[in-house]
Amino acid sequence: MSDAPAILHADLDAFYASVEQLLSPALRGRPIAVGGGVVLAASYEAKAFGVRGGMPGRLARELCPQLQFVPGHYQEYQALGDQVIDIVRDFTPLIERISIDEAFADVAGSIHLFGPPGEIAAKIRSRTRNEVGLPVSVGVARTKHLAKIASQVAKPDGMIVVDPATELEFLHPLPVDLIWGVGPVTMKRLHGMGITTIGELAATPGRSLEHLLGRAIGSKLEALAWNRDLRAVEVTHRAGSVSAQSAIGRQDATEALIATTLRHLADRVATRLRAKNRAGRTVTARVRFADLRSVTRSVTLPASVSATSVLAGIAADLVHSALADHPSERQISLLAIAVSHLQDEPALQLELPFELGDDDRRPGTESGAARWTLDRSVDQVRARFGRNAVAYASVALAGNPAVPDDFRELAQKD
DNA sequence: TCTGGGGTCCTAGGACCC
DNA sequence: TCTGGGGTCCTAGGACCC
Repeated sequence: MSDAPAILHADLDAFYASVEQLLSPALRGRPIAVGGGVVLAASYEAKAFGVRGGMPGRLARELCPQLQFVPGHYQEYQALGDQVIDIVRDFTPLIERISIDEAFADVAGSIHLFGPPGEIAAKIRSRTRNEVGLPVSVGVARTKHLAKIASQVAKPDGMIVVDPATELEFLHPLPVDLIWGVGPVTMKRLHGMGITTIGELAATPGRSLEHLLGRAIGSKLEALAWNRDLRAVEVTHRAGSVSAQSAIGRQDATEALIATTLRHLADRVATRLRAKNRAGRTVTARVRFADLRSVTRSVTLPASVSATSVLAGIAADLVHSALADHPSERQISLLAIAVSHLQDEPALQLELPFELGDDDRRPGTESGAARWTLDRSVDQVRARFGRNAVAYASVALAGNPAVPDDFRELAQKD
């Protein structure tokens, strides 16, 4: 037997802020923001004043003088997000987690056990409210894209089930920027063509969309506007790249600043690669100048890298190359390192962390294998005693980053 | 609104090969 | 010496997502 397609999209409302209000009843019903220098998340009460995630704290305070900033409880976010996913998992194993607070679930095969999709969605919502204490919005539809749009329309704390017989009646009156993949630039272009609703988008010939927006985006938007995108829920997902970046205000591009920052970034990226038993062949460095324009330089190597010092050295070469191409830029505001073209790299030497190779004892030489082994031993010490148990000397002195490391961890997609 | 951090996908030109 | 066409990889930039 084959059940009719039924995709569910669950999306926790103002997630970080809702967790803070859950943990501290005094914050409930009040405009709050997680973060300080920058707003990481805003409660609905704060959003009513125009406060948004990513907004500078100073601006948020201007918009909402009574806004209360709270420090984040990052471990709680991860644990509570996982709890909600586990509730969804009670209804189906076919789950695609998009981020810490959002997931698709294919519930077509669950209907004979748990009832129609609308009932499943209602149960997920009530259990999340009762067992976890958080509001979650849910959309249900025949396709992923429509389910996601439905959950956005249902927010806050609501649910929408889109009947397959009337899905275009639901979809077409909605604004185009609700479509996944339509951001500020594309929306402006569409508005320039007189297209403001998804229905108007659907009525536009695919040829003209492809002409204006490019082949891929044009044909994708046409498919989405007619709800013809039938991609399945993808349960397993492997990252294609690992990256880290650091905004540093506006500073002179000194050798010391570059070396220290890249060391820190390479340490973050390489540690995560090794933790996944992965390594990558392509290294990309990004430099953002004082005026926020940025350039990238990349190199694809014959062999993959996951050793911290090797990565830091390659990134330094790339950054210097980028700076050499822009000699008039004296100041930089951000550095980033990314590693892509990832391959599996089994941790063969994991059990022998302190048996460094002979070449390590010879003065002046440090082989890639020896560096890798050294990195692995640092990883192990950190696993037992915490991240800060081992730090590179120059990095340890670098001072407090604008964004807590715990928050960075959450931004990763694993 | 002058802007944090980790990702994905697409485009376009050039090098190189058959 | 001049020339067609297709495929793949690499690099740089940009839009977008959470």
